[in-house]
Amino acid sequence: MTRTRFTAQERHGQLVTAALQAFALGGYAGTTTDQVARLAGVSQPYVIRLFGSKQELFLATVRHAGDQIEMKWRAAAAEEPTLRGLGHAYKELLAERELLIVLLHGFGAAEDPAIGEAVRSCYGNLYTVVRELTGATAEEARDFFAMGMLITVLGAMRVLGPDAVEPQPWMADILGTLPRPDTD
Amino acid sequence: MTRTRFTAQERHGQLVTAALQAFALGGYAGTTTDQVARLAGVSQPYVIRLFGSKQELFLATVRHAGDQIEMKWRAAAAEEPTLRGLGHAYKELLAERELLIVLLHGFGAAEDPAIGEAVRSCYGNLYTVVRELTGATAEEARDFFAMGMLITVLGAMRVLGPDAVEPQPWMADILGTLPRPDTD
DNA sequence: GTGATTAGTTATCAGCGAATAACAACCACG
DNA sequence: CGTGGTTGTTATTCGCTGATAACTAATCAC
Repeated sequence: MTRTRFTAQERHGQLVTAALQAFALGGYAGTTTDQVARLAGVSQPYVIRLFGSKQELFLATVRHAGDQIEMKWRAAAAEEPTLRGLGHAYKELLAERELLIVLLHGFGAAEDPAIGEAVRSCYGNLYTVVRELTGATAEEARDFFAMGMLITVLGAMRVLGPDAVEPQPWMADILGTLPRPDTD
Repeated sequence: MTRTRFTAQERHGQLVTAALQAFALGGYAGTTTDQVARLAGVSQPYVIRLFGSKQELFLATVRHAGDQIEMKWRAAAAEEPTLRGLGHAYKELLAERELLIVLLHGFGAAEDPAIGEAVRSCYGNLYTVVRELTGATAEEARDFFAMGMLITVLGAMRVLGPDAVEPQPWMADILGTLPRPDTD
């Protein structure tokens, strides 16, 4: 059985992708490096070898998530450089909830200084990018991010998104007010 | 050395208070029952005895946080039954960040069915209560909670609150738009 | 006071999880 | 072909963590 070998760079990417899935589900402390390893089809010690530590793996994952979101927004702004335009991109982000939820977990783990630093830097960058792309005022940007956080949290709670639970009355109530995610 | 004994009920309360502090810092998976026990000045096995399991302890903590927030809002509404009135109560909630942050951790841990259920029930209750107390429309309530989530997350990130980090330009930018938390 | 109940402890375990060490396969290239 | 660097593995360790068991001590009812 001749194993397919990848370059360290390729594995790095694969592992970050796997880590995104895993950490989005379990959070930083709640996810094991072995889960990530299995998801990527690699042995656990190799994950540690490539990233040095679990924390470094998480940091890489958070940075990756930030970069991905930034990319999506830049792409969206190329078509419609307004908050409304970026809001549409949020649709897709919610469909693959992992990017947003991993950031959410980062916020939760911000007690750890290294993680806190990474997560603030990531969020600050996104804020700056959004304002640059759309020319929004500080108030508008704030509202944009506030709504984004609400949506992210609703997604994490399974009120919103692909694997949402049976909707309760109050959920329908909130969902009804959201910028319709199903129409164009 | 004659130990002071408490009723199980009293210990229960003390432990939930300690758990609130501990879980707010470390999250569900990132906090040990021993940390909670030490914080309450009790042995770790006793915590398990009283609550049955770590998960039950966390659930009790989340429910407690929800109840506390509801109480604060009811008290605030007694003076000014508007969203603005409840917004003022948010000030105090942020000062003792634990209540909000523990809920945030609950959202992150919502993958666990039991925790997800508890956290949705808690959030749904708060939403209903806020609308009842203020007579706000669904849109207004949504905006209120969105802003609340933003503030909570900024608190978790140490952008806002007692132990905030050295402010970066983008932080000052956002903070400047927030309903001034320092004035009346 | 004494027996039963309730509040708490110490001792211990079984399993997990991150990290290390040592080894093995693969590939490039002179 | 063989040698050195790169990609990976398996074996192992050691600290931690939730949970159980068995025991101790304060308090209550009468």
